[in-house]
Amino acid sequence: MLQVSYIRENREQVLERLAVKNFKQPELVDEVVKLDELRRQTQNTLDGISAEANAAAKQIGELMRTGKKEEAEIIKSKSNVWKEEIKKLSEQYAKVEEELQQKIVLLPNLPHSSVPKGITPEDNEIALEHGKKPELYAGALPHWELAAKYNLIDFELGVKITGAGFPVYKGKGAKLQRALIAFFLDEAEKAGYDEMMLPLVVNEASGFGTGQLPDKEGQMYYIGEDKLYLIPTAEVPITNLYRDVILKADELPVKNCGYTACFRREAGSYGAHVRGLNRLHQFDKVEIVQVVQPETSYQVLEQMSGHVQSLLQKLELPYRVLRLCGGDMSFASALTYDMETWSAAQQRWLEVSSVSNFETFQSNRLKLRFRNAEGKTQLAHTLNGSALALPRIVATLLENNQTEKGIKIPEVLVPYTRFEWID
RNA sequence: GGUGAGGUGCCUGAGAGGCCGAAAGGAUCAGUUUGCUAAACUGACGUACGGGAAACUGUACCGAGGGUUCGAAUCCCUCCCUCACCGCCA
Repeated sequence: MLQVSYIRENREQVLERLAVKNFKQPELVDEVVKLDELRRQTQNTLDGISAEANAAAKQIGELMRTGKKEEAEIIKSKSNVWKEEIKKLSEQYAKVEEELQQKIVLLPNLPHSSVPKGITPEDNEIALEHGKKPELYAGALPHWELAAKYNLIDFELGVKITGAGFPVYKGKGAKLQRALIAFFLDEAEKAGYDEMMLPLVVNEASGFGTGQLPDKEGQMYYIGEDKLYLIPTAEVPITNLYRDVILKADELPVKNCGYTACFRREAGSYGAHVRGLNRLHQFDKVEIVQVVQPETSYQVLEQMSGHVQSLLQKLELPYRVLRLCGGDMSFASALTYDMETWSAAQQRWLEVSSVSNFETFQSNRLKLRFRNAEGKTQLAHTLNGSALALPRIVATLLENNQTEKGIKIPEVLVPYTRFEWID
């Protein structure tokens, strides 16, 4: 959520930045400014009248105590006028504020100045490419066929017990999942992230805090009986740990990581390009989150991007880093890097991580502040990234490392899998 | 699921219609003192939104929402949450 005071003082710049994000309702900005103006006016009059009424009430108390009943009655008779006025104005104020709130949550975050203009994924900027795309032997298979051939993943069994998009991992397939999770967590810990194990369901307030609600409820599984949502990412519970919190300056940066299963409804997205592990309703992911001082957030973003890249390098996967264009960025982000690995058998890039700086967009909703050098409260910056999401990593690993005699496990993973080959 | 207790500031906890944005203690920060540490003493110490160049100042907030009243943390209603015990259970 953008800050009203910022919009009010930087109207032109806000409009210009929103255009980069290809935002379709720029008129909302002026509506917000107008509502804010009305809000402040209303508060001004309301406060004034309340002040008078408060003073009068105090005076009545004083008069009653000193036994001057008649004088008290005189003032009392007047206070009915204030009472009605106050009621009317408070209702008006509440209404204006609600309208303002409804409008302002529709405004996406402003993109950073380095965000390329553009609308579709084709407009994303390739920041760098690393590693060599492997040449596969003639009989190479896509991962869903490898998964069946080596009995690693059973999609049909998942359909039977739950539905499409809920795979069952078996044998070495299951162990590979566990190995990757442990590897990712260990690497995050080495990079200074404190590990958390978190609830997989969250309440409405948490959904609002990170921006899934209102509006995107269709993407989350909802447990109506208890009014709880299954998390689409660990970002939600981790970031919400700091909802309504004022941190001390020396507590920053906060660095947390956590493994969770993630649940996404992905309503309406079926087809060839989402075959196998390419898109699931339930998947595993290790997430990294940082809460930092505003001046440092872009430096931290690079550092987080570096961490994700180091994981891909250690896994010996060819990858590229995209700087997302305005149109392809998420609602809440100011700058996002996507990491994609090259899937040799599918001959396409697969998104395996997304690292974003949200600046104050989330913290404003969360009321996540810190006490700055002047002792004043100030909104912190939040960042997060996948480090990493498993399914497409598994897909790429299986496909890229396949040989005639089986699938070779990358060296760094062997201590975790305790096998070198899937054969 | 049943029964009971309770939600007050960073924490513990008092307050039971006006003197309450809220005692006291702890924590924290600043200062004084002692050779260091520790202790003692003194002071500061909620948040948000307005107004103001600033000093400062107005309003709101004691789980949430409504009501009674000139006046509500305090009385009434509704809801939410937490804890304890019982039942069930990994």
